[in-house]
Amino acid sequence: MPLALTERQRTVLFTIIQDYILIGEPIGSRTVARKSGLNLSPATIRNVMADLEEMGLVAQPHASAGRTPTDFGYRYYVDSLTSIPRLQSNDLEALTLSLPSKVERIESLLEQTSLLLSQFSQHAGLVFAPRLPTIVFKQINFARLEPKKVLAVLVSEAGMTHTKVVKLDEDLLQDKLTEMGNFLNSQFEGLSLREVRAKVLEKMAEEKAEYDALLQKAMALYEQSFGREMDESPGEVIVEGASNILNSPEIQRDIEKMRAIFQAFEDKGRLVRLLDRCLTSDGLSVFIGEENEIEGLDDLSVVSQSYRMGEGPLGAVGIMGPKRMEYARVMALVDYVAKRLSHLLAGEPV
Amino acid sequence: MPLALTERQRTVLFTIIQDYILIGEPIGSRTVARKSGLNLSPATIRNVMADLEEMGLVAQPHASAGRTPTDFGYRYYVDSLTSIPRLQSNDLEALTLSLPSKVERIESLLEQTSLLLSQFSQHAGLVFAPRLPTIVFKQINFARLEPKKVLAVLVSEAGMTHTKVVKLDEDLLQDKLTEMGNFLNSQFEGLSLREVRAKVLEKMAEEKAEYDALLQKAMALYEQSFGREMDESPGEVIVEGASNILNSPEIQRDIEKMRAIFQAFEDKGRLVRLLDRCLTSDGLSVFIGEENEIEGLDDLSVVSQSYRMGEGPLGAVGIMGPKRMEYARVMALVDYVAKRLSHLLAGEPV
DNA sequence: GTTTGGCACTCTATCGTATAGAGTGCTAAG
DNA sequence: CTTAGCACTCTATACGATAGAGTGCCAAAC
Repeated sequence: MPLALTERQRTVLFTIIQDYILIGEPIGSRTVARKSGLNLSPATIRNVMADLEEMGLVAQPHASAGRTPTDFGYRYYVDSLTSIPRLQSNDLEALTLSLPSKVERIESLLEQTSLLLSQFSQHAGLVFAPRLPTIVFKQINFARLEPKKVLAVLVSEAGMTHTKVVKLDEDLLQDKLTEMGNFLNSQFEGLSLREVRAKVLEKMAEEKAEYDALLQKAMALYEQSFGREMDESPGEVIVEGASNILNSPEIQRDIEKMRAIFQAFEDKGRLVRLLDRCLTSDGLSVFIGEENEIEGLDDLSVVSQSYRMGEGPLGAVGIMGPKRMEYARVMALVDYVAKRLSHLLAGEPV
Repeated sequence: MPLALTERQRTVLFTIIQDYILIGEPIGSRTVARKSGLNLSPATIRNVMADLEEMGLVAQPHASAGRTPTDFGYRYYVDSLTSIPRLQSNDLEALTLSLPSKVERIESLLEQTSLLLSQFSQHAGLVFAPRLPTIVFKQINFARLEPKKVLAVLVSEAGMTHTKVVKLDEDLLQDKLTEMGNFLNSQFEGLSLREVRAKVLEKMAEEKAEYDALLQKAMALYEQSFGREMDESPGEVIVEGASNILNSPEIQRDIEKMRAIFQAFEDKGRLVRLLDRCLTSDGLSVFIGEENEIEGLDDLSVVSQSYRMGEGPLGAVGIMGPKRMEYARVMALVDYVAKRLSHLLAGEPV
């Protein structure tokens, strides 16, 4: 059931949240009375605050302190932002100036994006690079390095390259390798690697006799270079500005938490699990505190949006910071950057 | 002049350093008297300690505390380790088990190495990847992606690949590109990229008439793909286990320092300057505190050793941690891992 | 001359106490 | 329903006292 608050309760809650985000210290009834715009005395506000506390939207760190928002309170607040906020015009202007307007190397584009997110938000910037299975096949080339040793180079539609050195049982000359590459290119162009692999496995399973031996070998070579890897590849995460986390006073207080957070940042596995959560919930997603369900990151919030090229989402960009963050601004920023990145990847001018 | 200490002074200094490394708190005369093995009373030790302090080898945090080593004290200690220490046999055993015995992808080998260094030392592991100019040319290939768009793939002797998408003024067909690649391969194999580039610039400057137009173009294409980049490429640093820094109590105390350190870790530029210092001083190098001359890292020590393939050093591996680290053990570890990495890269069995 | 016991001194860390301040909940009156 | 008033609670801060660690120095002992 969607929690129903009276107008007054909403106003008080939002005043607490906004002020807490600004100040970083528990907000008392006096302050709310002054800033809420409701013309009410602190005593009345106190009654409302007691109600909000009972509903689990705010809490007091100790008996005689003001209120701080709970995860649930933030959640209500974020859900109330009906549409994705727009960027402030000064932010927009500064962003436009810093964003690259064309793609040089896609790897460095993603890095720059992460850095940009971190600089504009003063939190940690996240970019999840495209995962292998979602990449769209453009071209593959094989080059003979040494007898029985081949370099495979895969280029994706987005312009990322993946290389792998493969050892073979037999020695194949460059001519043969080129032929194999051409064949694979003709078969696979425009398919996602997931589709490519399905096709490869299917064809390899078919009667061997039906196929030219060389083409069978081409399939096998592909499988050896990138097919198998697809299952294992963990996906890459680019984190920039992690040290911004240290700016947050509520985290500074607890060294154990700090260590847990930095350890989580170093653990690619955990970050990739986070990506999964970002991708499954399509659109702009916000995970507040424990909602992200990643061990060690339960004091942080994550705002993320997927970027795409053509149909499916490729990866995601995001910001990770203390729960006490300016959600509206951060959400606007992440959304804008994701859209911009999608456009850049599609080669559209911006 | 090499500072001359009496036998007794050395013993007292080393006792202080070793105990401080162990305990992490200032060491008093009583403790030294007990642990030094010198059969002297605390009062005598105090006189020695006063001398050591005057020489700048130890200091007291405040008037009535024990002594802690200064940077200079650590320096004397490290310089006194006449030869590079050997690994303890239990460390050696555990290391041998964790080290990969063959090279799959060189990029992941370097990552694993950094992780290993961090895990065994409980500090941050550093690996500086080979810098472009030192890499040895093995093979280059060009693949036509689209009209006027070419993918260049460079493979180094060590098995690293570098790719770059290049836009051309004219459209070159694959046959031409292959020919150009073959030509470059015949010219450059076995040279370092620095040498390659010198040769390219030289040939390009020569009378154009002398050369086949296609070969001129090949040179130009190389220059466009990797030549120019060589000047700009900052060099890559792989840091693992940075969060271990948080274990150190002397750093936990000062949040400002912590932030400075993590910011330094995120700044590739600063880390690369560190690499330069590691490479210029050949052999195993130790930078204690401010010696590393990197802003923000003046409370940390760095131990590093270069790894090589063939003649020149390619890059370096290292460990970064609080000045209060077990230098002997860390030095042994870094040295061993660097040698092992060199062997692996050379393809020698281990 | 070197070593040592003794002693006064200094500085830190810790504890308990007192106090000011912020904020609450409750009650009774408006 | 709102509000003023008040008693209460909890924190943060300052202060003083105290215990403990360690020093430096001096004079006696070796």
